[in-house]
Amino acid sequence: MKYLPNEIEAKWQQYWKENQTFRAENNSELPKYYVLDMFPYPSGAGLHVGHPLGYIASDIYARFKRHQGFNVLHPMGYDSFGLPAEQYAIQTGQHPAITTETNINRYREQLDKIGFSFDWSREVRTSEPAYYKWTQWIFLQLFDSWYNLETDKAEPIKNLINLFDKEGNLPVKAVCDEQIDSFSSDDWRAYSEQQKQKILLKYRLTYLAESEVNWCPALGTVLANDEIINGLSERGGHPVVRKKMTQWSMRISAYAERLLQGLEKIDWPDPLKEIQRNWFGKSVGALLSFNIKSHTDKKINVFTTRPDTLFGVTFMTLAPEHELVAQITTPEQKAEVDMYIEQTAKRSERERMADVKTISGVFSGAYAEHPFTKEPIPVWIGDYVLAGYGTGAVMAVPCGDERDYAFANFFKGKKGMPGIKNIFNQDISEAAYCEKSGFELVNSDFLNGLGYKEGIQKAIEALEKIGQGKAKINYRLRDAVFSRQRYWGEPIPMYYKNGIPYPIPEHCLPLRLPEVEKYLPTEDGDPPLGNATVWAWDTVAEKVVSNVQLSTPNTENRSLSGVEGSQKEVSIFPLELNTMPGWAGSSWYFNRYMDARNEKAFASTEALAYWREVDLYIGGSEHATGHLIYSRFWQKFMFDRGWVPVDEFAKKLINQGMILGMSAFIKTVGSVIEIKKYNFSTSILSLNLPSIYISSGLNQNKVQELIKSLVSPILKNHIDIINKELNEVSNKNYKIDTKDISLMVFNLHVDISLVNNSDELDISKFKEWRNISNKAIFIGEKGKFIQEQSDDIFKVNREVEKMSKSKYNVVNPDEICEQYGADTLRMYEMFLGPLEQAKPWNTAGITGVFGFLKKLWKLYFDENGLVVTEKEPTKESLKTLHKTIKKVTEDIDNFSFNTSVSSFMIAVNELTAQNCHERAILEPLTVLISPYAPHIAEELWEKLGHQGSVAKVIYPKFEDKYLIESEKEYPVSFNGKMRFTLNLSLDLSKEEIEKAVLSDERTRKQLDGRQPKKVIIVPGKIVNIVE
RNA sequence: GCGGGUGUGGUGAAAUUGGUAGACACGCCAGACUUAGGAUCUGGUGCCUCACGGUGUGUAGGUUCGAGUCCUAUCACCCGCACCA
Repeated sequence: MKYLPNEIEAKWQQYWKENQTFRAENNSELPKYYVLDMFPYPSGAGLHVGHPLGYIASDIYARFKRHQGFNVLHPMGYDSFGLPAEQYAIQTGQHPAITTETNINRYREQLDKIGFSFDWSREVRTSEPAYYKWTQWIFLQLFDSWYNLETDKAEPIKNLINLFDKEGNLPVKAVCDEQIDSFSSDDWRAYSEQQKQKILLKYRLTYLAESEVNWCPALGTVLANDEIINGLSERGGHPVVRKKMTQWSMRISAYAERLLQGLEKIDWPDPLKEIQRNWFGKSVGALLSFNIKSHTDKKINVFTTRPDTLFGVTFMTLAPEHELVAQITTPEQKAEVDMYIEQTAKRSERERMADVKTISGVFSGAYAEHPFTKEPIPVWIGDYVLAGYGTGAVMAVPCGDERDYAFANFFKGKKGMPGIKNIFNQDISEAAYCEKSGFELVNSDFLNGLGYKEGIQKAIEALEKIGQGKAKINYRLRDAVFSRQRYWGEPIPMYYKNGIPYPIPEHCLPLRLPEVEKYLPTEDGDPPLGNATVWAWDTVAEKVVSNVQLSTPNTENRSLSGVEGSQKEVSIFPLELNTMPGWAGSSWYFNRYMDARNEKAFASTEALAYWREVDLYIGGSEHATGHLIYSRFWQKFMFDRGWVPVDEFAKKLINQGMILGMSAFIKTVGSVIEIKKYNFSTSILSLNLPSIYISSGLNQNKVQELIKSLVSPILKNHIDIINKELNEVSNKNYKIDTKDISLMVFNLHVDISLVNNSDELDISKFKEWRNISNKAIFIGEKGKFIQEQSDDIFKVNREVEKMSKSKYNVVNPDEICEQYGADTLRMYEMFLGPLEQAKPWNTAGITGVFGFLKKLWKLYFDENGLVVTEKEPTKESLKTLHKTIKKVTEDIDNFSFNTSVSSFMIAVNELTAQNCHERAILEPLTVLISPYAPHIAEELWEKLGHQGSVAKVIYPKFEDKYLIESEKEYPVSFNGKMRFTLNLSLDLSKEEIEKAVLSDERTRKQLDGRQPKKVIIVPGKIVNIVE
């Protein structure tokens, strides 16, 4: 009987489906284990071989845990709101829901083929109303909460209202907006409903506020910090600018310290924790305020980590965006300052980030006053100070800070730039002294003689005494912008009355995404939901109604400065037009899986109490600063409000490495010409040059030479046209000659399916793929033109890149499954290397794994059928089996799946050599391998005469007695170099071993009569003789 | 610049945590067999050397009876953050 993976796999996939083999029970006496994968966004390209890597690892673990008697929750779903489906909708008009559905179906088909043990009865899709109902519900709970610093947790807003009612806001310690006027309980009670709501909004955990946001004009939406990479949007790479907008935000900053502390108790990879710590950016220091001379009512607040350097303050610097800039600039400096502000405003974020070396700034003309010496301190404006960090202002201490030092030296001698004050007993003539130790403070009044630590302490004490400073911890983490100007996302369940947002009642959720005709922003610049005609909230009927029924224009209602009282007896209001960001739905999905079909709650208390948290979470490290922070934030919030039993959602997390693609390139000549003489290049489209493709191995000079010979005649004939075009484009009067022209050679991605294992390109397939005419010229490795017959070959260049459709380097798992079967794919992906490591995909080794499965099969079958015997197994076979049980169990516990595949190979090689066909060995072996290769395991289990699935059969028990050895092949080393081995009984004492070794002929030969200085013996390990 | 990681054959990689470097595979070489297949099986394969032997885990030192593993310095590549006060 032959091993036919396709038949076996289809059969068992069907069986698992029909019997719901992997359905997890919420009511179980068994211990629970929750294994989770990061759910995918179902893109149109389908799965490639990189996607399943983590899924295979988690599936092996989930199956292993089932064999160990755990009730395993191993669910899968889709993060199905998102930009690509919306952009497709904009292009084609097809509703994103349809695109999404189609893509999901394709994903599901591909996933099924790999034989995952997912409990599909718990599938979630974030774009389904039954799911996003609860995303909206969580939003409402955040809206209904504030952060109490006394209790250090989120509390219902009604507690806050009670406090205001009783004592006003003075005793309230909360995380809230910065500028809040204090009020008494009497004030509070006297406020109108609208005033009260405006105040409450400053305390809510999700709030509407005008803030500086990252606006991406090309995408027409705002982006969160983690969605921007090097000043460009993560999706599409478009420029991003700062813009003031009224947006929903999440008060994640309230949780900064707890998010940081929480890292201590979760088993996540250290690099990932480090990235998160970095993102939170905690720094301990002090907040100081400096009075401004001649503006007695104004102060400059600065944050510093070095209050000990207080007497070294030489000047101060404000960010160009700082609000005081306009207020304190002196008339004589105004023109200069205005110019500088205008200049810096023009620079994009990216420019400003790209160039950190250029020093720029301007003197404001104003002076602050030193809190102790009362000396005047000039106030400068410089864009090295960031508006978004700390207070947007710094006290510049050039003697102890590189940037301040550079700034001071750059403007040395200019008006308003005094000489650098040195407060260290160190030389600062060459560079600032940035160390935090090894110095003593001088010229520092009461701080003289102190070091870093004591200096800080004493400085803060003194500042507190005069009320001009206090200790402060600052975080880089900013509140997260939550509004997106998109269609395909969760509607924010809010409506506006007099410019104040009000929540849709909980029992009315979900607030369904309305139908729109166009998915683009409206002509007024409103988000796509502005196109909806039925998008108003009827507070009496409690339902969404047509916009026609609105009595006031939308904008007036939605504006935060809405006119009070303009709404009389109206009961119908405009709904929020923004939708939620991509991370909303993914920030709590792990809890939904616990009770995915519950209609009364996001999950029942019982289900939450049983499953609690994810035990093992596998996914990519690219989510370190996004999903994995937001999820922890929401979980902590839900914990505070008592909805979930734990405040960290995933105990252990593993980052699987990315599988990279092996891109293929060839060289081609574009219609771009370079004119070296004028250092100028342009595209000559009118020439209609022939397509030339060049094999990768050919050297550059040879390439140019060949191209010249091919193209020169054409260029020569058209030199006038070229000159004319050039002069039109450049506005110059060039007179060039063909010899000045060289053609630009480009690297061109080639679909890797057109290339064979020896990197040779299939030219006829390539022509078909690119739709190339027969006139195209192909130049091979040896520089010959490749015609129908040629002794030259055409090779591609290989490069490892991220796997992506646009790079034509995608390998589809379906093809592998078809050719070798899912079990081979699963084992091969694991065999490729350590799970966490990034690695290029290369199918070269896959035959080894396929051969292994065939060999395994042959232990059970020959051409005529089953060959399994009931005989007693040999000692060797038992040893092989138990050695494998031990190794594989250890490997799974360490997530070292690659080495366990090796162990299986060794086991099968040994059993084959032993001619072992004994049931007592093969039956446990079947169970052992079933997490890795579940289909073949099921088939073998059935053929061994068992009814039903092998999935929950208890894992074979390791027994030490089969491994006990009586002898050891001792390596004998001389001066640490192994010379020979010696077989000795393990019962021997050190002395006996030494005697045996020294009396060995080979030892005598090696020593050649010399006496060994020392003999090191580690029983059971080694012998080392020191000469 | 700061933080983290990785460097081992032609290739992917192992190495019980200080004890026989290169397991297991791919590839390559030689051979066997055949109903010629997507085969299968046997042997070999770090490098240098005909061999004896030497040498070898990015580089240079050190600790040790013994170092891929520990320490110091240094180089290369990858990832994250980046004027964070």
